[in-house]
Amino acid sequence: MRSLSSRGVAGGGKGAETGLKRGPWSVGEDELLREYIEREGEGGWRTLPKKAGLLRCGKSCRLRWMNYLRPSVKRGRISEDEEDLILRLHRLLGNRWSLIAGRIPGRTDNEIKNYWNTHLSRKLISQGIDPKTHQPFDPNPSINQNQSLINNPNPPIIHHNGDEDCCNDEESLSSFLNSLINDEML
DNA sequence: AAGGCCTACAACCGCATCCGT
DNA sequence: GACGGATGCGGTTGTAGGCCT
Repeated sequence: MRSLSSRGVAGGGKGAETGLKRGPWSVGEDELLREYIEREGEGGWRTLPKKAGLLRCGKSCRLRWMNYLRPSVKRGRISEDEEDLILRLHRLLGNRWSLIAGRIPGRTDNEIKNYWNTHLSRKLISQGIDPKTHQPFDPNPSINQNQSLINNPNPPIIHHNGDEDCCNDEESLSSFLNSLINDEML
């Protein structure tokens, strides 16, 4: 974002109906949230705003912390290495942004999702590659679909909570993804 | 210089999933 | 097992600022 407060929609929608503030966060709100979490720790998002003295919903507080205020969040441009990693992980995992983010230190799911939508998907399209399948565009969609299956006949199915058919525990999934990162799968 | 268009990204929303009772 | 609240995820929106004509 060009500035910290680009989304000038404060006041509208459900937030206004419930007396909660919406839209961009002020410096003061950031400080309140940061101080509270440093003191009390993460979690309890539902009750956090009230305890911290914020007129925000818990979801909004969590998002702000996760994507912006957390000390581990890396700011700045995504490097070529990171971009390459995102491409490889996306080819395998699809739009599992949180899983992809989990393999890229300092980057958030929201950041990666945004980067994908604004940079990488367009880049792939310009190269004649379908960003959904990572296969070259084909005038005949059914053939394209089949080709996708031929290239990866048994794609890992990862459920919402991160479980996977071929990796039924967290450790297996982790080593699986590590092998991907290390190019062993490709 | 002005106005329209485009890009980037923070933030919101709805739904899925988790977890305690 | 059913239920309800809390949390997490992914899709989408809205706007500031840059670019183009």
